[in-house]
Amino acid sequence: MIIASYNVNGIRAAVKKDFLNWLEQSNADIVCLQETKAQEDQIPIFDFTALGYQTYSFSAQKKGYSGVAILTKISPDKVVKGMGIDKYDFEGRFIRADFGDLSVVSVYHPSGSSGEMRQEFKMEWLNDFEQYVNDLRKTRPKLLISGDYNICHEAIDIHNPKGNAKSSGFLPEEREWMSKFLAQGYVDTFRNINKEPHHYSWWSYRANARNNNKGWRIDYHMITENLLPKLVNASIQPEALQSDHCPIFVELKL
DNA sequence: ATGGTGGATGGTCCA
Repeated sequence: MIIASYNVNGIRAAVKKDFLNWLEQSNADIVCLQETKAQEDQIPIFDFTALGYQTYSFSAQKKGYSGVAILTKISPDKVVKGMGIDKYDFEGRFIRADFGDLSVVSVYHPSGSSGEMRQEFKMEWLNDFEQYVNDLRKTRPKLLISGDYNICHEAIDIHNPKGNAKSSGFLPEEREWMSKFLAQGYVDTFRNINKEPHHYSWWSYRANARNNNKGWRIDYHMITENLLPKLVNASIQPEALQSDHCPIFVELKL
């Protein structure tokens, strides 16, 4: 089973940049999307259906903002939208689909880059998200939690660790949160497979950052450790240019 | 410290 995750920075903009061709070539069974920036009736579901994908989405209340989706060639047994917490669900950041005993989550963790209030919101979210998925594990022990975490975990995950020590996304408390999260039995699949530096999933549109590979690795396929024996591969596809993020892939032998 | 770019909206906000 191949699962992709892609923060598309606006699904309608991505479609204009050949997203459908990328999707067709991806060979993915399931695709987790973040930042669809569209209401449900603005998402080009018909085009996805033509490629064999069912679409399940959860949009923000605010038009053109945030939003997540799961595209899948496999019919899910159940889909759950949101975490059941209004202040988070209002922003359309979490959707889950169950396939047999595997649950797949598409998550868009908040950015803290637009001010102190949003950084506080992000830290609250991270702690509440952690509690939610830990509770979820009790009934759904096999989890794949894919998406934009808006955090670089280690210095190897960012092009300029010293220069970004005070930047949201690489703050000590965010990095510590991810360490604590992983220590509870979650695995960063890409880093499990690939220990090399200079692999990123997001680049600023500014200052020619992408051409210079001045990036951040902020998108992750996290699995519960009980799935580690099923992990076949994890990779990043920086060649895909539909967004300021690129897609990430994981293959599980299920 | 500042400014650099882009998506979606509606006459700016967010990232």
